[in-house]
Formats: sequence, C-alpha cells, structure tokens
Amino acid sequence: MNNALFIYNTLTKEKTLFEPINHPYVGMYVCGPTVYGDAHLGNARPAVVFDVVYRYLKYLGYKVRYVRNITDVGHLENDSDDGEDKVGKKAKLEKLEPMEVVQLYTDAYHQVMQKLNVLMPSIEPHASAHITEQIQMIEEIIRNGYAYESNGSVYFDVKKYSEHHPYGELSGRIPEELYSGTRELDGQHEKKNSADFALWKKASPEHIMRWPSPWSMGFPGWHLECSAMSAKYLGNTFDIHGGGMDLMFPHHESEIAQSKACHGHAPAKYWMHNNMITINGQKMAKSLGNFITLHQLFTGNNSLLDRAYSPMTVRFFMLQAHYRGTLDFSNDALLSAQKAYKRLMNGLKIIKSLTYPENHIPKDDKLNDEIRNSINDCFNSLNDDFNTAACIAALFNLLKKINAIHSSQIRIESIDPAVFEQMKKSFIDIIENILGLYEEKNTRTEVFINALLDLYREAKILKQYDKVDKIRAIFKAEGLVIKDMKNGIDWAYDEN
RNA sequence: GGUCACGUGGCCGAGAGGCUAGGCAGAGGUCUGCAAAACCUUUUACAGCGGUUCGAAUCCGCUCGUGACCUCCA
Repeated sequence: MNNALFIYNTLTKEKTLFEPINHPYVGMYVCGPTVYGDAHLGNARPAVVFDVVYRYLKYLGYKVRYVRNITDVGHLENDSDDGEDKVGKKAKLEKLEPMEVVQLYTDAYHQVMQKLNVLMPSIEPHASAHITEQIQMIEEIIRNGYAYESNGSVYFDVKKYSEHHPYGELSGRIPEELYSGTRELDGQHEKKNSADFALWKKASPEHIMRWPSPWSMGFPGWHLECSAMSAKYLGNTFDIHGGGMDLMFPHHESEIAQSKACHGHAPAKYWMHNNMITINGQKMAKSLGNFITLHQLFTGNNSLLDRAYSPMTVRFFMLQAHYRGTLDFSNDALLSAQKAYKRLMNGLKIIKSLTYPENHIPKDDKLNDEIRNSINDCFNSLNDDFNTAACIAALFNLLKKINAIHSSQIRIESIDPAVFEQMKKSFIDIIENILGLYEEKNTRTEVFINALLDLYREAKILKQYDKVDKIRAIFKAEGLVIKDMKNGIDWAYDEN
C-alpha cells in the first residue's frame, strides 16, 4: 500500500498530491452547523464526509487537529439591514434566551452526530466566544485599507481588494460582475458596492445579541468567525478547509478575502467541498422545506419516510456515494443501503471469528491475487480523493471471499497466511476505523442467543422440527436468523 | 440573464479513450427436512445527433433535459 493521497482542491479544480504544510501535523477546519434548529440529512453529509477525512488522515499517521465551529451569532436570514439573526429569531419565537437556543441545538447536534458515529473534532469553538478575536481582525483589515466604517457598521471593500487580489478565485466569480450588479438590497446605501460584505453590523434596537466594539454595539458578520477562529487555532495558514458546496460563495470566498486582507496570504492550502443531498432531484434545504431531520430518519416520523432507518444505514448510504457528487434520497435507496450495510456487518462478524489454521495445503495463486488486488483497490480508492464508494465496492469483493470461507467453499489454508492476515486487518480497519461503521446490535444477550442455539442444535439432532421452527421464529421476531451449514450452526442478522 | 456542474442498466451509484465497479431488485444453479444465508452463473447501460480516433460511455461540438451558485442554506 502506498500513502500517496490525492485530494481534489476546489481552488485549483484538480486532484493534487496531499502534502501537509508541517508534516506530520495536519490542520483541518470545517464549517459546522448554525444551531437554530434540528440537523437534517443534508447537514449530516459534511459531518460524515469530513469525519472520514479526519479518520483516514489519522489512519495514515498524521497528527490532525480538527476544528469544526458552532455558528451561534451573525448568521442572518438575509443580507438586508432588517435581516434577523437566525438564532435570535428562533429565541424570540420560542421565548428563550439566545444562548438557550444555542445550547439546545448544539446538544441535539452532538446527539445525532454521536449516533452517526461522527467523532468529535479536536476543538469546537463558538463564534460568540470569539468576539474579541473577530474585532481584532476587523481592526487589522481596516488598518490594511480593505474595510471601511459606515454608520456604525464595517464593510469589506471588495473592489479595493480585487485590485490587489483575485476575488472570486474559488467560486469562479468575476469581481466586475459582482459589484456592477443591479440588485437593490436594503443595506446597500451603507455600502460602497453591492458586493461588499459586513465584517461588523450595528445592532438595530430589537436585535438581542449584541456586543460592544469600537464602531457600535453590534455583532460580527457571518464570514468573519471562520477566519478568526481558524487562524486562532490552526494558524494563519493551515492544510484543509472543508464545507458544503453551497458555502463556496459567498462564505468561503469572503473568508479567503478576509484572511488575505488581514494576514497577507490565503488561509488554506486545500479546499474541499461536499455536494448536496437531493430529494426528487432537488437540493434538500431548510429554506425549501423539503428536508428530513436526522431524528425523523431514525424514528420514521416523517410522511416522506416509509419506515425508520438506523444511523449506520444513513452513514453507509452516504459513504456509498462519492462526496463530490449529489446524492439522491429515496426510500428505495435507503432500504438498499440498509441491506447492504447489514450484509457487510455479517461479514465483519465472520472475519473477526476467523483464525488461520495450522495445517498446510497448496496455495491458490489466483485466489491470493484476487484478495491482494481487492485490498489494494480499497486503499487506492481512499487515496483517490476519498472515494468511499469504490472502496466499499472493493470491500464487497473481499466479503465474497470471507463468506466463501465461512460456508466452507474456500479453505483458509489455500490463502497465504500473510495475505489472510492482511485481509483480516484491512477489512476490520477500513470498516470500523476509517469508514466509521459499527455493528448495530439489536441485543446484547449473547448468552441467551447461545443457549437457544444449543436447544436448536439438540432439537435438530432429535429431529424435533416443531421445536426447531419455534426457536427459529423467536430469532426471526428479534431480527435474527439461524443458519444451518455443513460445518455447524450459526446465527446472523436477518437482511429482510 | 450570468457562472458552473450533471444526464450510466428496473432503482441507487462508481469509473473513465480498449481491460468485471459495487449494492438492491430479477432469473437460473449448488447447498438444503423446509427455509434463510452463502457461493457460482446470468438479463436489462452509459440522454440524442454529429466529429476526433485503429477504437469513445470516457475527448470535442451541437441539441434536449435536470440541477447548483449568483439572497439564507451543509
């Protein structure tokens, strides 16, 4: 296996060899949730995608510092002066303190992420806890001449910036077109150009969330938090910046501009963007109202759902597609993912129980080659811009061999011992440590299961088929099946 | 309107100038008290029309269709 990891960089629009700035340390920043509501399926995609990125980088031996923020201030409903803060609006609606809203949905986010087996980032900073850093950054940007104050608010001067730097390099935007736009926005009379964006906004009287600053009682602009917090925890330049494709413009574009205007150079070396989850071909989004929350997905409590889907089914569903492609939600697709996931888990259970026997028989060269190739395919796929879909395909090819061993159609001894151990280790490592999938056991009472299996075994010997059928029915009712095989009796998860 | 993607078999979804993706579903077989699982075999493909090439699903052009961003969104 080689460690040449290639990452598609949105900035250069090509796959490039990943070389950390400061080997073996890797700094990664991913835009986290705005905590004003329950997380939906679409919100889970970046979390899962970058969880795999995080896990794989660690697997490759990098020392990763992973920062994923919580946006709890400054994210407005729209770009006008009356644009309400998302958290503030929710607080008014629910008659709660803004920080109660933040706490509530941050906790809810953590809960569903834990169910999805998404690891906690190394640091999870809140925007509201870094007002000072953001104010300092604004001051520096003003000093460098790229921002101006207007009526208590501070705006980033896009036109001035684009005279010295390429604004729009990430999203392919052309500055001239941006500030020659005819769109008439409410906040525009304070701005020199419509393309300018807020670094600091003066709070209107009814705006609850406000902090003192040199310019006004107000709050920071949405884009600024990521620039300030990434710089604080990862340094002025770090390795990977991730987030959803829909954040490319204006959020990430503005981040780049702010960081360059402040520090003189770009914040991140590699920009990664996950694509959207669609439903009936359309983007799943809060604003479109066509979303399914993760909680609903896990309980089946949504009219769009035929049934509930387990967290691991959802995770597997997402990993079966490449992160840069759209992924279409449907009950058929989820159900298919559920079956495939369970099949894989049955394989995981089997291989954990397999050990290499002592006796020697001739090796099967073709079989060994096939296994070696599949293992290589797994890692080559991951190295090719985290292609988890192709990786899983290769895992299923290994799974066929594992199942064939289990059902005595292949003898382990015909596999080279080193190849077998490599298969076992890789299969388990990839599934559990890299893809982050685990067995969702529907019962922990294995003793009970084994006792029943003993009864089943006895009943079979006595040919008491009424008992046999009865025990099988008990298993079936619990979502398990008994498997009679040449070489013994075993149980498995029912895939239907 | 501008910018940019995408269109793969019944469904989902990889790949990418010649070499099996994979999963789910369907068919046949092996195994089996019945069944399930497993394994083997197998049927439906690369939107349409041109072009480049010895060869294109993969490159180029056009047409049709879908979507994303340009305003909040992961």
